[in-house]
Amino acid sequence: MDYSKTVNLPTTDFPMKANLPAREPEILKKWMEMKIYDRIQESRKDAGLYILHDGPPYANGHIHIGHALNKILKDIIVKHKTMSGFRAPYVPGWDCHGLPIELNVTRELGDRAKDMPKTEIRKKCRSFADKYVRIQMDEFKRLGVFGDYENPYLTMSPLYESKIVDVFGKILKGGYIYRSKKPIYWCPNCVTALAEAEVEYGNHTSPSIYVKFKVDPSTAGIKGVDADNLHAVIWTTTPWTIPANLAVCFHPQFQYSVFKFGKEYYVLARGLATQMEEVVGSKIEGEFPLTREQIEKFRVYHPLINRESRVIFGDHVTLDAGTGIVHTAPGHGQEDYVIGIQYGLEVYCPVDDEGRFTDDYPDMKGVNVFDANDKVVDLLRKNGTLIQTSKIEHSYPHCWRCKKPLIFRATEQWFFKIDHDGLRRKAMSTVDTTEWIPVWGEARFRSMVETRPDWCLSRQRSWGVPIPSFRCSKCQKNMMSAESVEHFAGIAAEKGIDSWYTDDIGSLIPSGTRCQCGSEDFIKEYDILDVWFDSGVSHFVVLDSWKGHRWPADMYLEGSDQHRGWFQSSLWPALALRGSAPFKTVLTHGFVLDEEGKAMSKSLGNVVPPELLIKEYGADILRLWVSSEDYRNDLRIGTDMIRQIADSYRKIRNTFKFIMGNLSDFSEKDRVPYDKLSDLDKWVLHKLYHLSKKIIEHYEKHEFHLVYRSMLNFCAVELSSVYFDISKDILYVEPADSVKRRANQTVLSEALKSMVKLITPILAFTSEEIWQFIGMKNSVHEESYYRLDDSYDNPEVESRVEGLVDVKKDVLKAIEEARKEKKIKTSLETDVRIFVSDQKLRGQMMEMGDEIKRFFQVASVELAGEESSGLVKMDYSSVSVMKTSGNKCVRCWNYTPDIGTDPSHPELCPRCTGIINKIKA
RNA sequence: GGGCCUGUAGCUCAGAUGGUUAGAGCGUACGACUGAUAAUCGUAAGGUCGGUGGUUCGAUUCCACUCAGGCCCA
Repeated sequence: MDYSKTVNLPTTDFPMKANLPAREPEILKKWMEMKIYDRIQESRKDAGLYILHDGPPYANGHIHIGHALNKILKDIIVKHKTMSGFRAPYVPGWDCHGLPIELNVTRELGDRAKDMPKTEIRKKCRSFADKYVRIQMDEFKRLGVFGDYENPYLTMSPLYESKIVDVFGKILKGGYIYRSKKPIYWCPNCVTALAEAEVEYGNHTSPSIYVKFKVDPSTAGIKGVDADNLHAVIWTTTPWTIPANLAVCFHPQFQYSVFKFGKEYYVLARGLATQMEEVVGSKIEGEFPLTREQIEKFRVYHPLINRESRVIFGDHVTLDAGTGIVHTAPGHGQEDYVIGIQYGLEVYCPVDDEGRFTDDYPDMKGVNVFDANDKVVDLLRKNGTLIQTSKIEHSYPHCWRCKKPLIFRATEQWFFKIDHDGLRRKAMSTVDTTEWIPVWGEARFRSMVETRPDWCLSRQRSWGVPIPSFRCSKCQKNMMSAESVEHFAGIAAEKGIDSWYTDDIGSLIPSGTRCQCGSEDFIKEYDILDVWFDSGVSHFVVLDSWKGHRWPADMYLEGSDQHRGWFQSSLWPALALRGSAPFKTVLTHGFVLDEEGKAMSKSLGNVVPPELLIKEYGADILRLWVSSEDYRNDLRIGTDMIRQIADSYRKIRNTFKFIMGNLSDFSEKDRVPYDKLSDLDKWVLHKLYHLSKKIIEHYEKHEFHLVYRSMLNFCAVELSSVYFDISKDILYVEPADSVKRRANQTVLSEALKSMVKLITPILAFTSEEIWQFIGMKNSVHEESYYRLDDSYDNPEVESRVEGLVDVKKDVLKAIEEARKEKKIKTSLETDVRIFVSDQKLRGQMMEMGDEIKRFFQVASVELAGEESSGLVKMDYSSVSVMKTSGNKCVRCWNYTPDIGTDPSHPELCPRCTGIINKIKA
């Protein structure tokens, strides 16, 4: 007789092979048809609100793995909050304006771009951005990320654009906006400003000159030094910036001395003095160390122009080259500018748009700066302030378009004043009231806020939101008022932002506007706003105007680069207009690196595109990978790791499959009450109860890698290795409707119901697949976490069972020894003798009777009364094993000495004989 | 060059107010099973806790420096 037909083997069509790349799109389709996002929102319309406000990715190009990480993390939080009973809307956004898109478009257009009107270029930029918004949207959906894709926020939408102008106007009204000079890259040939991204570095030969700045003899006063011949010495490779020199900069910590060269006395950093011997062409004849106080007292004179050059101190001074004293022209260098601002120096720039000297430097008025190099050197030589000149070849910025060398030149820009009205102080205090994850984000953000300079808001570009300012055509003064901006915001809201370019100035400027000089004749200016301002006002736009939202958001979640980026660009406008931060919690994640921990780059060829992983493994594998790593640090990804994640996925999937297979004949009416369960059953429920609690806590603390870990361990150890392995002897062998088996199934059913929901925020697709498979009509994402009964918490059972588990480890080790010696093959054919010294445990084992055989999965267990010979001392007990003399029952596969006692079933053990007879009857 | 962060078995992660043999899962090897089967079960091997120096009776844990890597600035 084939007894395998009498055994309750698991039956399920739930496929072992997930085939996620094919299955996930089907699930997506179903979600789309049922409008899953809307359904969830609708079903929770009265629930507590939790808002994760999306930071907008930039709409050029396909998503990369970092986007996937960011969106999946957000989605896990949103799904967790949803499962916890909250209404957690999620409005995805896109950053649409800005240089990268404009560059893409103008590069595509080539030379045609030059003659094209701004409105045409803007149109092309708009459709470029639009294309990638669509692409990225599909890619995010494919990841299983839920959101209001019908109503995303786009920084280029008419509503959003007019909101930007509106917010800008209010900030202007608050007195935060001012106009000032700032040095930027400038191409004198193209007569245009350039952004860092447009700069190409290439070799260039420049003059290298050492110049003396005379120290006022009355401020010298150093014993042994001829006060009339004392000079501070600087080195530069841009002689043409000497006319714009306003200061000489020392390092606050370096040691400076006066060095005697013949009749001359030079102030130099000590570390560079010997190099100067070669430059000067003679030996140092004496050194006179200087204190900082002495240096501070010096008055130093400009070598060409009759004015003082201020003595200042800055950390940017280095000993790499030169003299340790830096020629400082705030209008022509980034560092010079920054230190100049600190010392209140003018951002002085005597150079015009074409790169020629202006009236400010009459000696060379109209001379191109590159031609001026030689002339400046001549002048210095003539007046005796030049020490040495030579040529140097070095890397120098060039224009990407015309390939000519660039200059750094101060131009008029619009700024956001960070220190107006105590704003920086307010920012510092919001840092305290915001929750930072990880905690060090607070210190990082604080130090950035503490030191950040004013925010330069203007860009000389086409693709963005125009700064609606005017210039008086008579006196050239700027005109922009809260009223004039408000006026334009109204027009923008009604007709779109492009009116700035298309409409006549008469309609754009409020009637009766008059310049201080009395003129009413204005012209439009065409600067646009920094795109960071666009995304920085997203909280005003979305949280104020989207249905069912509120200001501020509960959470901002981005990469740690946004401490300087979006978190700040969002904070400053919020503080200026509302006095508090737009976020309660700021969570940052690290960056995705390759398997060696190196940053991904095209040149290294180590980029892992998400679509490749999705195509090969599926989005759930990607989601599981995200959950498996501690995102607070940088994350790594590579083929080996993904393979490992796929293995873990299979373990989890198979666990579900096993449970479902064994529940095929179980329904709620078959449930067995808790007090009828075995210790082992209760132990699993106890473990499950705590797993559930722990996992929800991990989600709450945003520690998803611990969710992953707990879940995987539970599947592998508590369930697969311990519970399933032991209980197969009941599930398969006992009569289908026996209490023991139903008890087992009751536990499995509880496990299934709770676990599928616990993993839903992470395995968005697979949990849905399981949910549908067990016959549910709705989506698992509309559900809440399953609440396990508090009575499952049973520490007493836990300690009882775990005492046995420990002893079982000993038994398994002993069996393994015997197996190696080829004495036995399987644990089931083993007779075991055990001695445990713990009285309680021994009593417990005795009470178990035959159950203990099942627990240890052996043929027989004999409890020794004392530590006797033949027993081997192990970790928790003393054990001896030997091959049983019994035979194998063909039905239950257990070994017993009494096979075939019933002649009608010669191959069965008494237990199975009884069961067979019962089934037949 | 500066600020911040990271560095524990092949991989992903735990861990300890400094104190006996530093843990888990996965992977690997070997074995078992063939009634979770492109599954399942068992056992084992694997780490001078990035390196050096210091504080200490004692440091992987504290301090300094250093190396490798990351983000942001310059």
